[in-house]
Amino acid sequence: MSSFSEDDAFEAAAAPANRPSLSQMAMGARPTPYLDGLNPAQREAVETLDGPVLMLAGAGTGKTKALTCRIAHLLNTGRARPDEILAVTFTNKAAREMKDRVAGLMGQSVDGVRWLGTFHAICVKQLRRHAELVGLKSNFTILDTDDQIRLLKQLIRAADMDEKRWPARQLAGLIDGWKNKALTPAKLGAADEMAFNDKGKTLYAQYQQRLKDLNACDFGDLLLHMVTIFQNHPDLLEQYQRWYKYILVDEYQDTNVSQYLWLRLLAQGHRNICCVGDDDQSIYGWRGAEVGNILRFEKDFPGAKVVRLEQNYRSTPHILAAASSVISANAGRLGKELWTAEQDGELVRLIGHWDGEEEARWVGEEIEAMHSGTRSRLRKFSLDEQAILVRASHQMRAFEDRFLTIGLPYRVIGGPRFYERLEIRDAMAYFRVVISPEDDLAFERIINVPKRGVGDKAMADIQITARTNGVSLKEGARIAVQDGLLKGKAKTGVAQLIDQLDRWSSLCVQQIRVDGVADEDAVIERDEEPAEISHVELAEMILDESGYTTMWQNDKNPDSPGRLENLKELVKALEAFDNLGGFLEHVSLIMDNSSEEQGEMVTIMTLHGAKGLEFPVVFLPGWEEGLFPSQRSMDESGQKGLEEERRLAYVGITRAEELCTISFAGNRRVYGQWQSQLPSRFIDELPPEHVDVLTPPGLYGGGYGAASSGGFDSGAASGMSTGFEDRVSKADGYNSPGWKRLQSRSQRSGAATNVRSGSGSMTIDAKASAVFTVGDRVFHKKFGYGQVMELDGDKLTIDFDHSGEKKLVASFVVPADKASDVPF
DNA sequence: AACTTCTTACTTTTT
DNA sequence: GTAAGAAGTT
Repeated sequence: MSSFSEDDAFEAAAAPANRPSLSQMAMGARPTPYLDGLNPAQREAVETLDGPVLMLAGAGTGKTKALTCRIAHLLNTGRARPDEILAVTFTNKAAREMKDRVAGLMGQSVDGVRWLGTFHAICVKQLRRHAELVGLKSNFTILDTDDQIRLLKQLIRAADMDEKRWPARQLAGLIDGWKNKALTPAKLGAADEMAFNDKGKTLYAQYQQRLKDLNACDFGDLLLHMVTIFQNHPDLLEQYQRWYKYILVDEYQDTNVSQYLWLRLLAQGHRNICCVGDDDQSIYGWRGAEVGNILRFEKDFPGAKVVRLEQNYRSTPHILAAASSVISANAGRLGKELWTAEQDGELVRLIGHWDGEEEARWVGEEIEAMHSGTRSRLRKFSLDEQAILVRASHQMRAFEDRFLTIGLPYRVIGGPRFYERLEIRDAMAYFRVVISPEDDLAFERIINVPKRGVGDKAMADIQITARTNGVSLKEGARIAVQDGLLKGKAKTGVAQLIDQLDRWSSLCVQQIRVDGVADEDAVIERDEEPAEISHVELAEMILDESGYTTMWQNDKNPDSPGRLENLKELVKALEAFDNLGGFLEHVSLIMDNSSEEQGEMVTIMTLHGAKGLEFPVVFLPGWEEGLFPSQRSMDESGQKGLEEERRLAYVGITRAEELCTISFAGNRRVYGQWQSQLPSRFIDELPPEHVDVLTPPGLYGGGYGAASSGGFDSGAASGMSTGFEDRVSKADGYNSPGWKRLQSRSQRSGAATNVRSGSGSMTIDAKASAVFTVGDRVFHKKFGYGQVMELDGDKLTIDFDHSGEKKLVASFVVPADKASDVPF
C-alpha cells in the first residue's frame, strides 16, 4: 500500500523541471489585475483567504468569477501550491469551466491543480490509492445504475421476493438514499432496517458484499468509502488534512451528508474552507441534498466569514423583482436580496392559454417574433438566445411537436446521455469483458446480444456452473459448453462468443497499462509502442465480429441508423485515448453529452437542467397546480417539497436576462386524460407591479388567489386592489373582447405587447357568480355538460355528466344553453 | 427461445 | 398516451 507522502514525493519528483511552477512564479510581489474587475463583496470573498468562508452567491452574481479569482489569488500570493488546493464541483462541466477560467486568469494552463474536479472524480482518485482499506483492489470498476439494478434484481430473486411488489428500482433508491446519508448497513436505523419487506438491511448488506466480490462499487460508494476510510484511519486523514491547505466547494447547497462529512473531515486541518452556494437554489433535495448543510455552516465552522454576493449582473430589475417576490414566500432562508444597477427592462410577462397545444403554438409564434425582431421596442433575438424551461420532461413533447410542424429548429437538452444509451452500453460491456474477463455483469449483458439462443434456462445453467466452480461467468460458460450443459443454438453461440472474447483479450493484453492506476488527467497524446493492432481497430473488430453492428443494420426500427451513428461516434471517441482501459475509466465517471450541435436552435430543457445557465429570452410554461408545483413533490415531501418547487421557480425566473414569460394552460392532457388545470400558486406570488398580464383575467383568476385560497375573495371582492385588476383586460369567457384579442394577438405577431386597456369594469368573480349559481347546467368544450356544484370566487366546482367532478376557472364554461356559441 | 399481447405506472438527474 | 416489463403464445 502506498502511503500518501510517498505518492506526493513521487509526483513532485515527476513534475516537469524545465517549467517554473506556479508557486515559484508566485514568489515576490505580483500584480493582481484579476482583482480589479471585482465588486466589493466579490473582492472580500476572494481576499479572505484564511479561515472558513461562506459565500452566499445569488443567481447571476458572479460566483464563478469570485471562485476562480480566489484560486488564482491563492496561487498568485503563494499561499498554496497548485496541488495543495482542493476544489470540488458537482458536474464535470463546472469543473471544466473552473479549470479553464483559472487558466485564463493565470495566463497559463493549470494542470498542477490536480484536485480540482467533481466530488466523484476526486474520490475515485483517492479511493484508487486506498482501495484495500475497504476490501477493494485499486482497479475496481464503477457500476452504473443499470448494473446496479441488475445486481439487486438477482438478490431480490434470491431472497424469494415478489419482484413486482418489491421492484429493484425501489431498493436501488433506498440504498442510494442511505449512501447519500453516509449510512452503511451497520449504521442503519431501525426503521430503515425494516424497510423493503423487512429485508432492507439484509439486502443492502448482501449488495455490498456482492460489490466487494465483483471488485466494484457504485457512485454512492465512492464518497461513502472515503468517509469510512478517513473515519477509521485518522493517520491517513491527517496526511490529507495537511495536504489540502485550501478547500473550495461549489454549489454547497447541493451537498448530501456523505459529501458534507467528507468535506468536514478534510477541512478540520487548516480550516481554510470556502463554500459557495445559494440556499434559494437548492433543488436537489430529492436526491439527497441537504439544504441544512449550508444553513448550518456557521455552526459547523465557528468564526466563519459570511460574504453575500447580491449584485446581479444578469437580469433586468423586473425579472429580479419577480424572482425575489416568489422566493420570499419560503421560510428559513439565509436571506439575500438581489439587486441590479440596471434601470430598464421589460416586465415579466404572464399569459394563460386554453390548453397545452395552444400554449406551445403561442410560444412558437413568440419565438419567431423575437427572432425576426417584429416585437416592437425589443431587439432581435437569435434562436440560441431563447429557451423554454419546463418542470417535467414530458412537457417537452408539445413544444417539439409544434416546432416540428412550423419548422422551428430546437434542441432538447437532457435526454438520455450519450453513454447511457443502450447501444453504447452494450458496446462498452463488450469492451469490459475483453479487458476484464471476470466482469460478470458485463458478460451477462452481452451474452445474448445479439441473440445467441441463450434464454433463461441456459443462463441459469451458466450461473450455477460458475458458482459451483467458483469462477467467473465467462469461465462458467466455458465449462458449461465443454460439459455439454448447453445445447443447440445456445451451445454454438456461446462457444463462439468465448472463442472470440479470448482472441480479443489476447490482442488487448499488450495494451493493458501496468501502472494500474489510470489517471484521467494523464496526458492523452503520450505515444505508446504501437501494438499489432490499435485499440480503435480492436474496438471495431469487436463490434463487427460479435455481430453487434449487423444486429442493428438488420433492425428496421427507425432509430437503428441513429444507433449505428452513435457506435461510430463511440469508436471515434476512443481515438483520444491510449487504450480501451483508459477509455473505460474515463467514461465511467464522465457521462457527458457529447453532442456538437450546429446552427441556431431554441433550447428546450428542464428547470433542473437549466441551473447555472442563462438566456436572454426565457419561457416558463406549465405553471399550473399539480404540474408546477408538482403534485408528487408536495405529496411526498409536503411543505419542504413545496418550498423546493418554489426554489425551482426562482431558478427558472432568474435564468432570464432580458425577457421572461410565464404561462399556463387551463386544460392539459395528463396521461392521456384531459384535465382542467388551475394556475399555479406561484403565479399569485408574482408582484403585480412587475408583471405584464397578457391574459384575459378569467383565464387565471383575475388576481391573487388562483390556488392559494381566499386571496381572491378577500382581496378583489372586498375592493382591496391587488394590482392586477387595473392591468388586465376584462373578459367574460369565450366571447369577451379580451379573449378575442388574445387570439388575434397571437396571429399578428407584431402586435405591441403592452396594449391591454380594459374594456369592461367587472371583475371575473363578479361575473362568475353573476352568471352561474349552484345547480346551473353548464357546457365545457372538453368535458361536455355538467352541473355547478359549488362557487369559489372565480372558480366553479362542476359535476360533469361524463367526466365527474372538477374544479375549474369559470371562464372555461358557458351556460348550457349557450353551448352552440362556443368558438372553435 | 423468441415473439406477441397485456398490464401498469408514470418528476426532477449527476456521478 | 406511451413505454417498459411481465405473462402468455407460438
